[in-house]
Amino acid sequence: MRFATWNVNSLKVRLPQVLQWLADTQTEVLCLQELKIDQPSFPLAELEAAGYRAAWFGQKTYNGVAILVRQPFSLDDVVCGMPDYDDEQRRVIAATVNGIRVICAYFVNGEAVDSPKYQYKLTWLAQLERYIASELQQHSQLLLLGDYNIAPDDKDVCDPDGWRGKVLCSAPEREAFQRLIALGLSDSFRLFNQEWRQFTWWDYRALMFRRNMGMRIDHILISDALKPRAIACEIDKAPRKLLRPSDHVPVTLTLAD
DNA sequence: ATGGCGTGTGAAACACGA
Repeated sequence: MRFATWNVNSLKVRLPQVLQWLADTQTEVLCLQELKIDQPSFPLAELEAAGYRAAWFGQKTYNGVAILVRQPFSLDDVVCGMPDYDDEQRRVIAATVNGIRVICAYFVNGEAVDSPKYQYKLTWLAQLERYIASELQQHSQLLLLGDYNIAPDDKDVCDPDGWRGKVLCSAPEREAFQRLIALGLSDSFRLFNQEWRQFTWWDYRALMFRRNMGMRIDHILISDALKPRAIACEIDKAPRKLLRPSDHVPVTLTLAD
């Protein structure tokens, strides 16, 4: 069973690519971020026609997240946002799929370490840590998938010295990532691949994709109880080569049945 | 040093991303 995450940077623009990718890969669970559409505009009919069910938490212009599941799988106990954290920005959605708690998150970008948005990012990360700790108490089998906007290690950055201390790489962000790990989670990609420069995002500008100047900021964390079932975790760079691509590509985790 | 591209809003120029 495969679980994937993809920041699509506008579901309206990227829907044909999402449908094609699902048809090609037959992925069972796909978490999407940056829908950039309000709740009523979600393309449910098109996704249902492709054989998928969906739960989504939309927001006009910014943010917005969704979980798609291939039938006959279904979404149970859907929760939008983080309980006990009142946030206007719609960045989190959770559901139980085939006994696994799936949490889809679009982490705050933060803009720059001296920006008020960075302070919001640190607050949001603390709230997420509290939320995930609570979810783990109820669901030992858990996945946290999404656009983390954190490059956890120098290995995950095209120019580690140039980025040192900057947003996405700063010590407080990396410490927040490690606090999630300390809850009893593993970076599933690093269970299988120790290489440098394995990126999931490349800036649209300056031919960054062609030069492989990117960052690994999209992740799938897997709980200790689920880890023995992990078979593979792979980055699919193919959609970045299409016309009008998202700047992020999908990451897929395969679990044994 | 700055912005370089792409998307949304709304109908030009700006906000935002990372």
